[in-house]
Formats: sequence, C-alpha cells, structure tokens
Amino acid sequence: MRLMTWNINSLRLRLPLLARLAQAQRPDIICLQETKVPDGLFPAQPLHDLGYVHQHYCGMKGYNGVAILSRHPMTRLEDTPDWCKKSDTRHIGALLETRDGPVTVHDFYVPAGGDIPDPALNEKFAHKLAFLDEVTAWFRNTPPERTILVGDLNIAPLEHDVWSHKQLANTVSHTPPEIERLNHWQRTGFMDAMRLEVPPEEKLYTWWSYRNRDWKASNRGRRLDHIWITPDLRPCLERIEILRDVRDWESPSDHVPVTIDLDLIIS
DNA sequence: ATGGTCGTCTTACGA
Repeated sequence: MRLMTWNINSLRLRLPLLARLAQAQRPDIICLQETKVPDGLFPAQPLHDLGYVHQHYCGMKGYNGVAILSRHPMTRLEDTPDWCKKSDTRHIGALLETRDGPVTVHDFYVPAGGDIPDPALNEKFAHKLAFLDEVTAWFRNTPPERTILVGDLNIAPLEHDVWSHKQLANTVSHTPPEIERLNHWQRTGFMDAMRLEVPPEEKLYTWWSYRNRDWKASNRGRRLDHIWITPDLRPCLERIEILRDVRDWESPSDHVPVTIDLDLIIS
C-alpha cells in the first residue's frame, strides 16, 4: 500500500501536477492539505478520472482544506472534534479495510502560527499551541492503533529538520514550545516514520520557501510535513520517499509530496 | 535586520 501526503497549496491550480504525480507514483491513497477549495467546488470528476474514485474532503473558501483520495473504499471518521471550535477544515480521517483489520488514516493541516512566537502578542501562535494541546488531549484519550497520521504539521522538531538550528531557534515552526507540544502529541502513540528511515544526523526537508530565488542553491529548507505510524505498523514499513524533484516542476507548491510504502494487503 | 514570492476572500492577508 502506497500513501502520499502533500500540501498542494491550491488543489484546483495544481491539478495538472497532481495528475502527473498520480501517474508516476500510483499511490493508493493521497492525503492533501491546503486544498483551498469549498466542498461545492471540489474537482471530483478529474480526480475520479485519475482513478481516485473514493474521495473524502472538507474545505473552505480561500484557506486550509484537506482531502483523502483513494483507489479503494474508505470510511470517513465522523466523530472527530471541531478543533478550537473554528470549523476551519484542518483535519479529516478515514478507515481502510485490510486483510489484518482496519487501518486509520488521519490527515492534518496544523495552523502555521504567524510570525511572532509569543502567544500573548500573536493570536495565530496562540491558536497553533491550543490546537496542538487539543489534538494531544484527544489522542491521549483515544490511543491510536494501526494508524497512519500524516500532514503539514508546520513544525520542524529536530535540529536537522531545518537548515540552521541556531538561526531558526526563534522562528515559528522551530521554537521550543511548539516542538515540545509536537513531541507530546507524538508520544500519545506514534513513531516518526521518516526518521525511522533517515538518521536524525542527516538534513531532511519537505518545504522550501517561495522567497528564495534559487531554492536548490540556497537549500534553506524545513521538514514541516510528517508521516507518523503506530508501533504495530512498524513491521509493515517498507520505504519513505521525499519527492524533492517536484519542487522544480512548473508552478510548484512550496511543499513537496512524501510517500510511504507499507506492506499491507488491502481487502 | 530586512526582504524575498506565492495564492486567494487580490491593492490585503496568510503562508
């Protein structure tokens, strides 16, 4: 089973890139973030034509929005909270039936948090911290099993998840209060699948700002996108790939897709 | 320290 996660930064604008990716990678499941499309305008038909006939999505006008596209039937999780009571379409979950029982997929778009890393001065940062606290409490209360959690978590937790640990220590996405909360969330029952495959001493990025003339030459990246799995799925973990080349495709997202291959038999 | 560039609810704002 191959699952892809991608912050697509406008699904409608980047449908051609998604088509190219789907044909090249043939993922069974695609989890998208920042679709930026209300449900009434979701491009269901073109995605259906690509083979993703099972679609769960939750979007709004202009901002945020998440979607799970699948070649196989999935059952949407209906009992997920309205995080921070904002109804701002940052989470969707669904179940996939496999030979050895259902696997849960969670797709998250965590608030970016604005520029100033102080919840007293910046409402967006306060929202980010509150969001992390809420999801952590929820997973603590509902310990995950046979679960894959993916998405743009907007936090680069490790030293080598950013181009300069020193220079970004006070930059939102790499500050201690966010990292501490991300770690608490992960400890509700997940393993960092990307770092199971790539040692923590090795630089690893999934996002490069648009604000660099030459993203590849400056290589000032961050690992903002994540794939977590519960320990019961660890024996199934085969491969993770960060599709870095996609950052150089025409009109790219600032995030690149990441795929995970798991030895699971879909039923 | 600043500014750089995208996308959309476009000359403002979020990322």
